[in-house]
Amino acid sequence: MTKPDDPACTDHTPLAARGGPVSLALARVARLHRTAAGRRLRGLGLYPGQEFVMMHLWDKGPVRQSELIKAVDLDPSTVTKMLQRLEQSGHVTRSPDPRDRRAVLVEATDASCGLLEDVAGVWAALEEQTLAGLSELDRAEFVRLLGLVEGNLCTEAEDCPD
Amino acid sequence: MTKPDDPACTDHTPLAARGGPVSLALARVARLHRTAAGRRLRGLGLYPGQEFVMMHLWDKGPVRQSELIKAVDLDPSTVTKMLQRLEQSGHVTRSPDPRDRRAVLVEATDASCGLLEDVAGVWAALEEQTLAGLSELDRAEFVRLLGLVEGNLCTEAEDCPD
DNA sequence: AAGATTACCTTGGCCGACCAATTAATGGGT
DNA sequence: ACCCATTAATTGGTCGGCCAAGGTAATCTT
Repeated sequence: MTKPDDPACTDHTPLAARGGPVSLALARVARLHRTAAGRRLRGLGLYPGQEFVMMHLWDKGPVRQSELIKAVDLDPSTVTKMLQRLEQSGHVTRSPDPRDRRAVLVEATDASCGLLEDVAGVWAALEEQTLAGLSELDRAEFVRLLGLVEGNLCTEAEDCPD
Repeated sequence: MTKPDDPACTDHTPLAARGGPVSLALARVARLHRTAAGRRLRGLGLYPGQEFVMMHLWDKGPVRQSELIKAVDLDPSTVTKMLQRLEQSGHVTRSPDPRDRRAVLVEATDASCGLLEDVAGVWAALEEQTLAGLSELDRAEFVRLLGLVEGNLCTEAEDCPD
């Protein structure tokens, strides 16, 4: 099917993805990164994705759910369900907002605050693993390029609130 | 809580993530990228993730499920369920392997082959959106850095088959 | 040849993430 | 006052992804 001497044979990129090698690499790295985060987070009783919610709550204190949704930029229904589970597992409390009976105030529990350092540790360790062997300059380049790409992926979606 | 003049105040990075700014940016970009891919793929009747399976099948023809699992590097159960849905939607056929009664042979249907070009188009468009405004040099740097990071995230998981 | 081990796949359960549709409360316009 | 658009959350459904177990079938061992 494939000739051993053809130079293209050493490239395992699928034909349909030849036009987007970077996207392919990005997708692979993304999944690896999330999986690695998940493995580390599991020891703390958190599921991947919950970290971002908790981080925001630790920083900002009690906050409207709508504010949280904007901050993490997720679908409202996603956040609702996540918060239900985080409440169940004791990481979060939810209470109705007296000033707006539609809204819900979310707050990290005192117990969960003990996790802040652990999560910070996990996050730092993940960073170290991710960037191992990269020079300071490479790291700076990487964040710069990620920033550009992020901008590109936000626009055109016709709603990227700043 | 935060002083308006503190230079750190313009940085919205959560405290717990200060030790991993790159990981944070990578996570954001990853989700945006996947969402963008999903939006484009939906027009073709594919869900994000299925593309990779189909790409491999289009390239390699009938293939053992175990081979497919290794190729896309996903959990076997994930692939099983994905294939059940892909079969249901007519993109794939599955048949028992006569040479090994445990195994299953998977093949892209003729109908699905019409999607190859569309997926390639989607993938190229996604690439263009992702990398818009980046110079040839920046793009090369980005793939290089992604490669390094991928290597870092593979190792330590103690199984990264080449 | 019988038993232990390994390989291949499936099932069930859980979670993150999306969309579509709904309920409930607020606020603006006339 | 009233109606109506907007905003806040929720529910139900579907998928991709993981883990833990389980059930066959092939293979290795003794």
